[in-house]
Amino acid sequence: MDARLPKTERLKGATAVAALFEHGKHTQAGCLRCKYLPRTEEGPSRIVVSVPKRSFKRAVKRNLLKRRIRESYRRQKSLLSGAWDLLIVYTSREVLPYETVFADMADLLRKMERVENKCFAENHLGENA
RNA sequence: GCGGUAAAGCGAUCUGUCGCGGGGCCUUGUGCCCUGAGGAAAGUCCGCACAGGGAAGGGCACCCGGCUGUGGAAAGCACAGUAGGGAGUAAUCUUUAAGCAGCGUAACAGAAAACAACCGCCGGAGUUUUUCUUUUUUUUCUCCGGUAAGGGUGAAAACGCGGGGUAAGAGCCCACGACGUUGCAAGGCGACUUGCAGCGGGUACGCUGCCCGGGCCUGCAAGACCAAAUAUACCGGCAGCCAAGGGCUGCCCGCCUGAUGCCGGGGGGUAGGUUGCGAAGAUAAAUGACAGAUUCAAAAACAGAAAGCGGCUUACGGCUUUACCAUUUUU
RNA sequence: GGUGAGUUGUCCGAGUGGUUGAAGGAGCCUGCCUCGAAAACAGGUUUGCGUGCGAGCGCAACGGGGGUUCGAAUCCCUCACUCACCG
Repeated sequence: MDARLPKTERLKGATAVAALFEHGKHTQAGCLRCKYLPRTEEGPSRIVVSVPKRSFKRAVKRNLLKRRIRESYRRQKSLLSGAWDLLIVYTSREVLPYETVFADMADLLRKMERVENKCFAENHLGENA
């Protein structure tokens, strides 16, 4: 199992992030909210993590939560098939422990995988008919 | 033993598995090695260096600081000291600060707030009253003069207290004491302190000028370099050469220019990138997750580098060491 | 990251050392007018704590905390929050 998260799997650039905000589909699980788009070029899935300054004034808390989100994504990204651009936003106002974030990430990825497989199947049905 | 004051310091360490930023190595493996947050990285309150602007250097204006010495590139900086005020039983902490000249303010209250006579006190002149009359004394009022001892105020009332003195009074005189200032002597680099002698007598705050020291303005989103796409100043070539308009010229001819399209060159410059940038050094931004051990137990407090450095201020759990103060008990 | 400005009653806001707890406007309440209402006109209106049967009286508060001063919304220091600008 590949559980690494090198720099090539981070989404960068203001234009790319703006496009994700503009056109991305939306889903949610627990304390996490996600916007995603299928990746256009070749390559692995890419991720952006965001913790709002509105919720946490101190940079230490924001960094801690971003690390926890990245870690739980790194450990579970194999749940997701295909190549996507992901924007994950932390919505809770409290600093939740790692186990909670890990569980919510699992829910999020499974939910997303389920919805997208369904869409894929429907598209195929339409083509056949 | 308990409580306090000050100074200095720590801000976990180690092992295993997975993983992240930077650098190096070559056998280019998804490898190996090295390295990777703070005492405040914070607030941005001061200062510097560096960079740009001005052709550049200086002066004035303007701004900031103002007890003394030392350190320092400088600082609303540090250390050590001087003199007042405040807190504390004390150790100790905290706060303020130069000189000269001129000017202004002191609300309300109060007679008066800065060359102080409203009341009062005292003297003189007049008037009036008491008395049979005159003089003296006393009483009332007016005028002139003296006087800062007393007067509900107020933050502040013109050195304090005692004696002498006087018509009444007053540093007017004297003793003691406090304050300012000048000279001399002693101590100290100095601010200043102590002693002796002389002189002086209205407080607080502010503004202006003079004196000494510092300061151009803007800031790493400063600034330097490279540079797509699109539009395009300008230049060249080709096509177009029907022709509007313009110029030589008042008119005609003639000549020059010229709408537009294509190709090439080309400068500034946007996205973006490189640099500025470091023995941490990124560019949506790196230190984490899990398990275990250690100090009685709990790894907990405040908190995350975005250009660098010297300070200040603010936040902070748990401690360690040293010095000192107060108190209690025992010897 | 850097630079600058601000915070006063329910709201907008004036006030730059002294009868200011605070001008003015909006809002709200009462009266007048009307069959009823609006507009106009007149008057009132900060909050909290303490005390009093009550009218009232006392104290505190100009974002929080210190300092200077006889006296601070105003001057100085510090902390918090809000807004704007710089590619």
